[in-house]
Amino acid sequence: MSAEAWLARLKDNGYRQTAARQAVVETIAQTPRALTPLQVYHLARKRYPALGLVTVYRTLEKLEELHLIQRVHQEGGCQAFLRAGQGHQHILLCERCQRAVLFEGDDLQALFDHISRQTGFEIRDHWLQISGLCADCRQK
Amino acid sequence: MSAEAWLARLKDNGYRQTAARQAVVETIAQTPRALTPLQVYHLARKRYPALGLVTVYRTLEKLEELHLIQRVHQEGGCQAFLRAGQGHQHILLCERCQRAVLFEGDDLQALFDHISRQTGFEIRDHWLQISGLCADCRQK
DNA sequence: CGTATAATTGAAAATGAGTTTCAACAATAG
DNA sequence: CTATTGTTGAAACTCATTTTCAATTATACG
Repeated sequence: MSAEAWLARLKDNGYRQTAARQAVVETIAQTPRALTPLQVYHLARKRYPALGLVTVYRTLEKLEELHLIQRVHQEGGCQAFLRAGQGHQHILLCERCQRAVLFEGDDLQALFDHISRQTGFEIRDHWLQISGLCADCRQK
Repeated sequence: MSAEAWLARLKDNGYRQTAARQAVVETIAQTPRALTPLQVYHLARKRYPALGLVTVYRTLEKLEELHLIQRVHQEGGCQAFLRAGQGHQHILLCERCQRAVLFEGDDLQALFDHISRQTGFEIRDHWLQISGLCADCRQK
């Protein structure tokens, strides 16, 4: 999904289109890595130097609310964000360069059925994140 | 594993056995829910009222280092801890009562092989967490 | 176009979880 | 019993995130 589409989604939900917001949205939409709010701030300021960090936080909040971005969980913390995929996708993250790849993973249903039978749980949600080295980083 | 065994593990690693530490360890070892540092603090103070919050953080750090506890990632944040299981286990969490169940889940190898072939990634680690309603909470 | 309005902005102040510092204390080995 | 060294809690500190606020600006409507 493009930055324009994201801005349109924001507009559809009653949010206004501003230069500050546009800089943040374009930054995240065009970066294939998980970014912390501070990283978004620094990158987006190249597009719109007057941008304030507070606006980054507020825009991230709205984008997460509209499911356009998702939170990435890592050892050090869970404050990195990544553009979200369509439907239910899982995250594959490169430990070195932070590049993220989304993939479908519906092969889990059998496992869930098994767990559900064994534990009596009604499974409602799941979160799978895989990390390793991407093809590029493996060669170095 | 019991609280005594945890204390023994701490001792084996050169850490001393103190009343403060004992209160923290017993609290976590006996609670089947994921607890935040502050929750551990309040619960453990019932056993040892002079306990300071700082000691909770320091003890959690050591327990995590010895792999006796693990971090639980949740919507709101990732600062809850839970006793760790043997080997590689996954977490099943009840959304309502926060009860956690650990289960083996080695059925993922086929999925990983598939992903690895498709993306060129060398998979090194993964993290699966499932949430839903436990048998008790389903009936209410 | 103006103009009214309500959302948005960035700076500064406030918050709050987590960490560091430090002097007093206490577990352990000998 | 004593020396050593790890541990303690309080207070000070750090730093990411949130709140407050007055000024600005996007948008709808005349």
